[in-house]
Amino acid sequence: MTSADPSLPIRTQVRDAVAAAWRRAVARGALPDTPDGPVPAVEIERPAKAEHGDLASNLALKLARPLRRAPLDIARIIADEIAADAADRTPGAPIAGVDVAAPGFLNLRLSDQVLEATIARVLADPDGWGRVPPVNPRAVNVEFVSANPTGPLTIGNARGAFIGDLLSRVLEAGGQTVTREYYFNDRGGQIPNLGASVVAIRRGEPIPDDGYHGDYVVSLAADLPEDVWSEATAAGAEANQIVGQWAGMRVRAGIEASLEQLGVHFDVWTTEASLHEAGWVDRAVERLRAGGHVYEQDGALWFRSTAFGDDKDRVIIRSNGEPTYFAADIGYVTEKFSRGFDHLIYIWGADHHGTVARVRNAAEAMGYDREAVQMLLYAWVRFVRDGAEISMSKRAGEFVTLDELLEEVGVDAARWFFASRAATTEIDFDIELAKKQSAENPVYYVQYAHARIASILRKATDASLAPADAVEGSLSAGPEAALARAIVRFPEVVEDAATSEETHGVTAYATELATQFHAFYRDARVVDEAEPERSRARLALVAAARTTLANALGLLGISAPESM
RNA sequence: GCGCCCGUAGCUCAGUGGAUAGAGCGUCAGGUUGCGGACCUGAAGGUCGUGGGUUCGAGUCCCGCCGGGCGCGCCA
Repeated sequence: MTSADPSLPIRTQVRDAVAAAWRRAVARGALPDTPDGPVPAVEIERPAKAEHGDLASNLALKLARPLRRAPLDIARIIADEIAADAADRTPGAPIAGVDVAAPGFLNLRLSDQVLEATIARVLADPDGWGRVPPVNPRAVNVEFVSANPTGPLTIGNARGAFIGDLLSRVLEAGGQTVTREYYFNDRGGQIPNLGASVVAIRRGEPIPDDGYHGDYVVSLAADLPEDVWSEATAAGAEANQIVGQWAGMRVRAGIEASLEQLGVHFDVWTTEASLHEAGWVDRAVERLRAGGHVYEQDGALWFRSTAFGDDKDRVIIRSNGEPTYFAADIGYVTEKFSRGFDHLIYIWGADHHGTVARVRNAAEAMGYDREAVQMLLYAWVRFVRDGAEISMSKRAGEFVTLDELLEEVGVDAARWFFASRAATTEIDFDIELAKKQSAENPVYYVQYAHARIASILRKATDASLAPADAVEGSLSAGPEAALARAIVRFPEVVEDAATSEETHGVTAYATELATQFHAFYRDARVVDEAEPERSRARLALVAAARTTLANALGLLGISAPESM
């Protein structure tokens, strides 16, 4: 007797049912209790082959060693319990049938009831479809992009921007509260450096070799307001700083506009200067000092990072009295935690991996849980045009901007590209190839399926056929079977994405769902005025497919068009 | 030199210790009296970089080697 909660993902219902069967087998003495040691978790997976059922469990294989019995024997005993449950026709029981296969797999078939109940849920609450019960509700701060305001965002910033946004969406889908945050390094020497380049152009002098050389610097010089310029010239040595401040603000506005183009919205913008002004950096340094985690040497103040496993100690106050960038990082950690976050995530390029340990070490030294400070490092993207690598240098003015990339490739295709690849894999992005193949891009395949369904539903309205509220009796066989099974899997995909903090499972799933829809479309006529009841049932299934496609694309920030 | 990441089909990439390693693109051969052909069906294509080890079972875990990327500042 198994009572399943229909609001849980089907895989979870099945897992509970298999676990219950195992417990019953133990209770009636058919299986011995597990001896001391780790108890195998009940794992439910989707078999690669359709003849292995809808879902499968390797539980018997896992139990073989601790129970010291043959996996096939264990599988048969558990299968008998599951089969008895199914034979009772317990209302809502998710499993309709079970087979045992060598070397000890339990192959499970879903019941019509669970399929019907799930499709009915999709139709009753389309917006809620795919939301999973929160596993680990937390308030999370996700900091990403955080490029210096010394030039426009380039394609080099693209991956971090998309990964940060996609990760945020996936965390939200998993029930967490996410704040998207951007950190501007507006202190240091790069702002005056940018100012120096603008000043040089304005004076008709050559730009310094280590200055910034892009066309955008020329534009900045041309747009420099007269009052800023006269203030700068009057200030003498401070001219670079004053012009740099203005240029930085100007560049920042452009960065914010580019990010809006990407569909990436930040909740909080923080500047390094504001952290210093509000005293966060000083207080953090004092906190480390009070804890005995710093020492002076060569006139500088060092954080004893080696005490937490780093390979060297790190300077936080230079011998000239200036705090380092790392000191601001430490202050920022305390400032973020003061806002009530349980968890801080940093999205960094792989070139920053050397700084991971020191920031987490400093957090631990200040009394925070280092596990609450997490860095997600993404691998570098090799941008290629016609097979030749595009080398980029913001200072030398050699780069392709993010805006140009979007103009060439399109935001949906670009989002799909990054969503379908794990963050840690090094990838090639051939811009010409992306353009050439844009018509063949899988994202359009998925969007086309959505548009096709929208067209069918319009057709149905014209024929005065409305989708049924539920689909009954036709899901175990025929063209409906594969499509229904693809639809109901969506919450599991969301759950896996939230758990793994990766999105490529979602793109793979969306592609497969689109494939199942296209196959259904081939085999089943949906709008047929001669068969109104069957039409209404098929319209309901197709509407559920459309909702699922739209929600999967929505999870990735990709549009679901009514027509293309 | 040390540390981290990566190596899977022609190309771009999935693969959470399980069954005959998958998808898209590309290539080849087919498909439309019908709701959108941006679609569908099929085929070819793999020593999972390499050599050991652990395991009932390894693309997956451990060790060595080869190849590629990145890092090793009182820069940011």
